[in-house]
Amino acid sequence: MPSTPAPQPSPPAPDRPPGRRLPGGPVLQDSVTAAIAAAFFEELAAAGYARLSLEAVAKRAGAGKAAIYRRWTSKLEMTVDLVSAVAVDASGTADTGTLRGDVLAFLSEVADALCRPLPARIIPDLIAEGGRNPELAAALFSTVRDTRRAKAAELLERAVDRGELPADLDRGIALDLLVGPLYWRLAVVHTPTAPDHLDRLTDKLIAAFRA
Amino acid sequence: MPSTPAPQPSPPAPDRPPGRRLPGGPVLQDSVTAAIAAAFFEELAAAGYARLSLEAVAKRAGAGKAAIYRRWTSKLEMTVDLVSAVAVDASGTADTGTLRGDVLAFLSEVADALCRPLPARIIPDLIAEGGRNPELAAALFSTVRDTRRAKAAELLERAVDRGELPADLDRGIALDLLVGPLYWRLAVVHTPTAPDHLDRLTDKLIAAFRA
DNA sequence: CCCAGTCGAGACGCAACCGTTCCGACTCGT
DNA sequence: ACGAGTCGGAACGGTTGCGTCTCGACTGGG
Repeated sequence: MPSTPAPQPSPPAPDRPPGRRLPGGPVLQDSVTAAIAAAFFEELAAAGYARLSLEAVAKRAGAGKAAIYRRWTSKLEMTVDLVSAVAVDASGTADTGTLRGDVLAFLSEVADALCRPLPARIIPDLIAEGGRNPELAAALFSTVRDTRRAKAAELLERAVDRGELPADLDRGIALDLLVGPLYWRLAVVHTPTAPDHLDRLTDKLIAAFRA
Repeated sequence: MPSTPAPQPSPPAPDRPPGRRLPGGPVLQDSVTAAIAAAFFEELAAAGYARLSLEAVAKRAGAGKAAIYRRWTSKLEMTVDLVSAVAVDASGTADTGTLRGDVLAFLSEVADALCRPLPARIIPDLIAEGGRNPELAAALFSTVRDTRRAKAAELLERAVDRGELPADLDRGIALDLLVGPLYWRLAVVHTPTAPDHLDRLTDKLIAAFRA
C-alpha cells in the first residue's frame, strides 16, 4: 500500500573504502558517512542549527535516518564532531618570516573562508547558537576557537621575538584586531570589498599593534 | 466544556494610554502591545529567530495569538517592526569635541549593548538569520545597519574636519576597525575584558586610523 | 557459502506550531 | 445604554520533525 510501487533496486554504495566507523569519534571514511557529512553541512548552511532537521539531512544524503542515529546519538554530538573535524584541519598559519607577510596570510585565510558560501552561513549561525546553547559553545570553543586563537598568538609572538612588535604588546587586543574588522565586514555588514582591501587593512593593523 | 472552569475576569489593561495602533507601523503604546513586544524579545533571545514561536510569545505575554496576528501579518514583519523601533532610538552618538572622546563614547555604547543579555543573544542571531533570509537582511540593513553606520561615519568626518584625521582616511576600513574588534571580543569569542579595555582599544584604533 | 551487520526506505505514535476561527467577557466612544 | 471592537483563551485541521522500529536487499568476513 505504500505510495512507491517500484522500490528501485537500492543502488548499493558502489565502492566502499575499508574505513572503520566509530560511534562519537571523528569519522569520514566510508562513502555513506561522507555523504551524510556533506549533506549535514549543506543543510546546516540552509536551515541553521536551530532548524536543522536530521530527516532533511538523511534525505539529502540519500540515506536513512537510522544511518545517522547509528553514528551519532544527537544533533549536538554530530555537530561538534563534524565541525571540529573540518575546523582543525583548516588551520595552516604559514610562517612567512615577516609580520606583514604573516598578517596578510592570516587575513587571506579568514577572508577565503568567509567568502565561501557554506562557511559564510554556518559560522555566524554557530556563533549565535553558542549564545543560547552552552554545551555547544563549550565544545566548539575548546576545539575551534582556542586552537585558532593559539595559532594567531604564535604569529604575534614570532613578531615580538623578531623585534617587529614591542614585548609589552597587548596580545588580547591584538588578537581582536586581527580578526574582528575583517569578520565584521565580511560576515556582519557585508560591505563590498576592494581587491587591495587586505593589503590596506594589514597596514592599519600593524600600526595599531605598534601603538 | 473548556478546561478552565473559572475564566478569571480578564484583568483589563488597567490604564490605557491613548496610543493609536497601526497595522505594520511601529507601535508600542497600549499595554497589550508593550507586553507582546517584551515577550517577543525575551523569546527571541531564548529561542532565536528560526525557532521563535508566536505561540510562545503569546503565552509569555499573557495574550492570545489573535492579539499578535491583529497587529502584524507575519513573524518577519513583526521582527522588522519591533527591532527597528528599539534600534533607531538607541542611537545617541554624542559629540564630545575630540576624536578620542567620540571613539570612546561610541565603543562604550557598543559595549553596553553587547553586555546586556537580551541584545547579546539577539544581535548575533539576527545577523546569522540575515545570511539565509534575504528579506529580513534587507529590512534590517536599511533600518539598522545603515543608520548606525552613518552615525559612525559622522564621527569620523568630524575628526577629519578638525584635522585630527587625514582627509584621505579610508572610511570603510575605519568603520570596520571601530566596531569589529569589540564585537569580535564581546559577541564572538567572549573573552574576559579588563576595565580599561576600551581605553586601550581606543588608543590602538586611533593609531590605525592615522596610519 | 552463509550469516551478521549495514544499507535505503518508510511507517509509527508523539509532540510542537502553524494560521484561523469561535467564544464569552470586557471597555470604550457615542 | 448600546454596539463595535478588542480582550484572553481555546479549539480546529494541517504540517513538520522527533526517535524507534521493521522491512527486504545487499555485502563482506570467516
